[in-house]
Amino acid sequence: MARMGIKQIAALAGVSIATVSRTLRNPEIVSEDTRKKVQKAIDESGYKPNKLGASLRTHRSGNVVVIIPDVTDPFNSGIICAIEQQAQKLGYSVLLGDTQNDEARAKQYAEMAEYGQADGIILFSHKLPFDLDPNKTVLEQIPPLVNASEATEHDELPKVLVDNYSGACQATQHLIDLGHKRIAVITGPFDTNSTQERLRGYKDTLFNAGIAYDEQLVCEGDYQLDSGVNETEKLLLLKNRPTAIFCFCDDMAIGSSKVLKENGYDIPNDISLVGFDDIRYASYITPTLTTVRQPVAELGRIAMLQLHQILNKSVAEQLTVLPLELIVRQSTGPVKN
Amino acid sequence: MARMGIKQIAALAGVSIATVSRTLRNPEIVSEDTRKKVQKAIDESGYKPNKLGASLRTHRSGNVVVIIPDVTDPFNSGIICAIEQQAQKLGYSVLLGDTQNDEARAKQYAEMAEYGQADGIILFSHKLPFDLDPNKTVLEQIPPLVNASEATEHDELPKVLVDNYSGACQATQHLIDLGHKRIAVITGPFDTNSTQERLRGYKDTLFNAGIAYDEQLVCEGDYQLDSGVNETEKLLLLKNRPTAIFCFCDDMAIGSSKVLKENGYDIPNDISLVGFDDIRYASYITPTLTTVRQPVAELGRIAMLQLHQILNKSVAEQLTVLPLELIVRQSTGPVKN
DNA sequence: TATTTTACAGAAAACGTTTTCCAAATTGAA
DNA sequence: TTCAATTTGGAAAACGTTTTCTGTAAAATA
Repeated sequence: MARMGIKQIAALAGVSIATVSRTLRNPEIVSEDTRKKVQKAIDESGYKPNKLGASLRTHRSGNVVVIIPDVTDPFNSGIICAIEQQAQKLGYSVLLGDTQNDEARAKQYAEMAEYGQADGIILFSHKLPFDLDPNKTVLEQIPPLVNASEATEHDELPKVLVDNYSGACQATQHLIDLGHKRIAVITGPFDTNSTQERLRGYKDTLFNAGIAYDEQLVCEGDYQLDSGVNETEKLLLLKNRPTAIFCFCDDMAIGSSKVLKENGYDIPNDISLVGFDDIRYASYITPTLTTVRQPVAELGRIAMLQLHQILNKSVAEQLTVLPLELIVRQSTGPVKN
Repeated sequence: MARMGIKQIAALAGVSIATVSRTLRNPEIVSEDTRKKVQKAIDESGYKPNKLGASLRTHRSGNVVVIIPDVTDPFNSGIICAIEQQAQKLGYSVLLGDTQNDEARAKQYAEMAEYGQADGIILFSHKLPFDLDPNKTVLEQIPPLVNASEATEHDELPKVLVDNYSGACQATQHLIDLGHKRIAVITGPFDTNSTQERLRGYKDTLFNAGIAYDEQLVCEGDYQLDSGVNETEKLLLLKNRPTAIFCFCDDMAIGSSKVLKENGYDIPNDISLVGFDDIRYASYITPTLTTVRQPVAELGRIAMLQLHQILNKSVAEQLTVLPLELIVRQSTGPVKN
């Protein structure tokens, strides 16, 4: 098909290019007669207006880049999916920025906004992918950005988060209620806000129940399957073993459960197990996994909405914190004496 | 930061805009002296060339849109991840087109290529998201496109596929070798090429082993978790139950295993279970899942590479078929008499 | 009928690049 | 020193839109 431009359509319809553009964007301001003429020309030629031309002129690409550590993680892919749904509703397209946990790549993707390829960024990371000049404010140095799920240290950035503290409290309290006193945790990286908050919830809840905090029971994972395996192996070596393990994500819990089962432990009779996220498989593994459900769809939806508001200069919530809910399933049970 | 254009840089460096552009794209054709001048201006101003302007001029957006049914599916997200890796290497960005199995959305995403937002398409679907004029050839009506994983009926389109037939043969033969005679399958949608090929492999293998084909044992699923649940429940109602179930994806196998366990069946002692895909969880569920491994990384990589070649008019493989490998784990065992 | 208002549509500039063409300056050979 | 050959860099067009500004014709008012 011969590449048609607005010029050709104008010629075909016998009007100016301005009129063609108006027919497309503001049909109401062009008279019905000419509108029809133009529409006919468009239909007959199969004209598709070039978005690049428009974007260049309007300074709006209509794209947002989502910077996320790993699409392969079901928690992340769930969010991406939600963002995309909402993006489509609002007329945006999603540029996928899977960083593979690599800072350099995150920077590359962040630059897309500076190069005009994207209008804004949704960032899932505790680290801002920009080289900042400490003499200037953060906001004046970066493109429109919403910080989601994992918080950076910059309070001036709009954020959509989840109540990690409360989530961890609920999970820990649930275990305490079942009589557990030696509750281990397999965390995410210590330098992430999510892990810090969850850890705080864990500690506070233990403290309130009068249970001494034991550093041996705190293992640093990295939110990936294998670290669930590795850290659980370490825990089982302890002379005084935990009676429950609280993993800061479901993937690690799945890794943990594998090790436990392989070594002959029964879940939950020998050891209780709690996850975090409630990925789709949490209710399909054996035993089904008690976990803290994250409102993935809501998180993605709101993040995109917020970015949209920022891009339109309409006031946006500066900070949204979504509640978390403990889903009790079969992997937790009363402690055995 | 004040938005800088090439014009401002040119002024700053005391050269023409052409020279700035040349310094950026073809440094070798500009003398070292001027190159330095320009580079200095660029560095000092933090100039970021606007990609839209360039794209408009060169008719290359540098984007590819990946049209895929559901990012949330781990098989899909694995491929997306692989595509993205390769895209980055080749200098492309990935526009995510999650269709949610909705044809209308697929069309919308496909149009992005026609609107100049993307240079080409990687399509994971058995249906071409275009309204075709039967009088013209397919190729002249659509943008550059690579058909991946799930084949459309259009032979003239470049494809990157997987040897579904052989995969199904291997899985079926494995069960037969274990003594199974009543082998059920839970397929994908019958109108997909992947399901047809796998079904063909299943039937042929049965036939070669002299086992009669029983239509009752063939259930149509939709490649989603729940259909694994539903179809398995139907199978268990049969008077003459299967001794093995071969699911055409791991998610359905996981659904199936849940139903089996819930109803007191031991896997593999009562019923053997085979999946397809080898998603990350296949080796973490209990019992670990025997499955047909798909070369996800390779599939994505080659698809992107092929699209790149098409975009550069260099000759590209028209059809690539990747081999499949059966991974035997604990979910399959000898038939009990 | 004369005058003001309104509705509509065209001309042209602008967005930020790349690239073609051409002129000037430099180099090298004679 | 002169002339051709070669570098080098500038002017300007082009990519495909949107939008401002302006002019004209029709409608409304007097």
